[in-house]
Amino acid sequence: MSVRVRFAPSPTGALHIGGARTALFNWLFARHMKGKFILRIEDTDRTRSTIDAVRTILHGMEWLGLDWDEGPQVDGPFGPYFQTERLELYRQYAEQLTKEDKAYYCFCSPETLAEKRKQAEARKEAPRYDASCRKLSSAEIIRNQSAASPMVIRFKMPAGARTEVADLIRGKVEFDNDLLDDFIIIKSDGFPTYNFAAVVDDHLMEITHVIRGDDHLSNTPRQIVLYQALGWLLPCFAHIPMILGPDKARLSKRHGAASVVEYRDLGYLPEAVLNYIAKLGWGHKDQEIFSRAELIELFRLEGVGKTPAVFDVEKLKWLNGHYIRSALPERIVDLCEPLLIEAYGDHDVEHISRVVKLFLDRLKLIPEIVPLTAYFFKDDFEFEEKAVTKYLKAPQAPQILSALRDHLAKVEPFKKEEIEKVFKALAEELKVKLGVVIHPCRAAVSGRTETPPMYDVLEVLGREKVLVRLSKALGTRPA
RNA sequence: GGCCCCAUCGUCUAGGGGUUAGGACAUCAGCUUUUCAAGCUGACGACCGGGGUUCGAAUCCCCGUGGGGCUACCA
Repeated sequence: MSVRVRFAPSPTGALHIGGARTALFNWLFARHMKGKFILRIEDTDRTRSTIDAVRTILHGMEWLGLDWDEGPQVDGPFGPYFQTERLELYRQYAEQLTKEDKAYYCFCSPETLAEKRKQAEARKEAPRYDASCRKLSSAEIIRNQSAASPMVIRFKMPAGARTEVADLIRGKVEFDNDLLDDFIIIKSDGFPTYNFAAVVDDHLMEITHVIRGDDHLSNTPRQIVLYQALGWLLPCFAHIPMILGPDKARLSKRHGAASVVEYRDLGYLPEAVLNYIAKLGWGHKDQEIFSRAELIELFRLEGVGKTPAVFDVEKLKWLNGHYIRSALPERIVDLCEPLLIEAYGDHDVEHISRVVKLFLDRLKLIPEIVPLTAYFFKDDFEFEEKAVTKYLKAPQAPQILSALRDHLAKVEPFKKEEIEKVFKALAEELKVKLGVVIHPCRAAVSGRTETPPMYDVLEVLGREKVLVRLSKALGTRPA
């Protein structure tokens, strides 16, 4: 039997890092096993679900390249893939359970429930539903129903038994049913609750492996008793560890970027994010860098750890730098171009391309290109304090700058190889180290103490700008 | 409160009875050089605590402690 897994987000917000990682593990498992990856939207919370959130989740998946075989925009034989379009199914199975006396109507108001819960807590008891509606006679039920009292359907938790979860990552985990109460399966608005809808859909969609966050482990016994009550076979369960913020609390918006797509805007490459989140809780030997194909080939559930992982932006940045360096330069140019145009106005694309390529080695994040390159795009760039005091005001600076200006005015062609000869000849003539002639030049043309290699910078800047800047540093007009 | 999960450098992790406890990010230093990066080399740096089991525990068991989750008409 072929593997079928699903990612089932609830559209109450964007696709965040934790969700993306769950989606990725499911996707990798499906691709590795040559099975199917299903995307199902769990939108049964009518007050919090939005179609906007559905859109951003889909965008996040697409940006990471996690394609689904069945789901929104794709469809498939087990649809629909939005839970709100499957209401009839849930209603039908809830009714079956009611008829078989495995579930019952409950008319307790939320207020009564809240009150009882409060009292239980005051008595330091577990705040469980007291099952008072379990004993309602059919006459009472009919009376309540015709009185149109709000009602829910609760599952009759089988007492006196233990439920065992055979988890692929954690092994056997046991729960005592008596500690679980008669939870609601159909809400008063007619919508199913998570535990019920997930079970019905996972069964109907023939899901073989449920790979999801650790936060669902405690929900699993509730789902298992539901499978048993409905007479269905269990899927395999695999609960993956959570992702934490630096304070060890569950990762959330207050730890920074909430949405995966925000990382794109911050200047991350999707392959860097993918590689990073894959390594959060999973690994293969000492390997750090994984291509998409390697991930698919090497991923297996046995490689997933049990320990929650703290999200480390520094390591993500390092990976991003790595992927920027190994990407096709033109691709990085394309990513930088709009930012540079926004900051410095229109410029020749060829010029932009040459500039960006000088900085490939020192970029960790795409937007860093902007502050790094001001002197290539405008003439009124800032001068660093140190560039002025240490290099431009050095005693021998005027002599060096003016000699450079004279030679660079004549050098032909104005290419780095020829420019290099000028510098070397001058250093030799003055009997000084190369750096002594380069430093003041760097300060004069860029206002900085650090730039890409000098000859490249000069070539890209062009003779005209270079001569003007050298003259300006000398306090004179171009010769 | 009850139940459940988890516990190796600051962070991600390898290691599942005998290891100099390995790798990566970060940090620091050196090399290279024309500055900054990149790259290379090196340094620093960890088995949560206590009891067992054992000739021998990071590793197995128990108890603490700490963190996280569930306990909703949220998923």
